[in-house]
Amino acid sequence: MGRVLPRSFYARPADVVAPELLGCIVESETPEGLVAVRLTEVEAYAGEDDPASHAWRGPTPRTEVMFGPPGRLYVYFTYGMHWCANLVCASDGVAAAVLLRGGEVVAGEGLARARRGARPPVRRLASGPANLASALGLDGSWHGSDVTAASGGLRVRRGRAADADEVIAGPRVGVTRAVDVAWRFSLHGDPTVSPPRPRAG
DNA sequence: TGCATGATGTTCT
DNA sequence: GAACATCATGCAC
Repeated sequence: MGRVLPRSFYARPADVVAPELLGCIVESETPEGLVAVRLTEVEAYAGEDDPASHAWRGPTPRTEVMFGPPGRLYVYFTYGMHWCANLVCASDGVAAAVLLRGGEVVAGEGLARARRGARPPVRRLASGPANLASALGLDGSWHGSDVTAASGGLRVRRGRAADADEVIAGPRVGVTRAVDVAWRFSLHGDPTVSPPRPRAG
């Protein structure tokens, strides 16, 4: 396994950090066991300059973690039933985060499957931001967690670096503002990338 | 294969 | 009161 990504990795703009996270491993360890996901799809969100970001209108109780130091987890609850997880980026005082949109379960498949209500095929276990959070067992109690501590319950490890021509950039999914910004990054043709998925070929 | 829709609660206007 | 960084299902083709 690769080494745990240091805080300095996250202390850069979200659109720089995001593509470098592709191929990295997110690991959650709880009393239930360990689940690891290799990231195949992420999205960058900036702060007050990005109208699609939750942090656009300045800090609120919900978003203040995004304005804090990098390397922590921003978890939010949406559509009345789903949790989504972000990694906080940029320097302390500057809002930025990378939304974890999808990945491939590489360890703890049984536990990940047990956490998902439905019975999806393996490729869909962590495909989509709410599904990924669910597979890792992430919810509001993880909000603000430090992901740079090797002893913490949540870690991100450097994986095999993605080749530049494997990475696809496109518009972000599910947003109605700043749709022209190509800050969604995914691994070309990977079956775990959530729709709309670029077709291979 | 693809679109329309219901579930369900927090946040902000 | 409306919007929301979603998902699974059901039905049409």
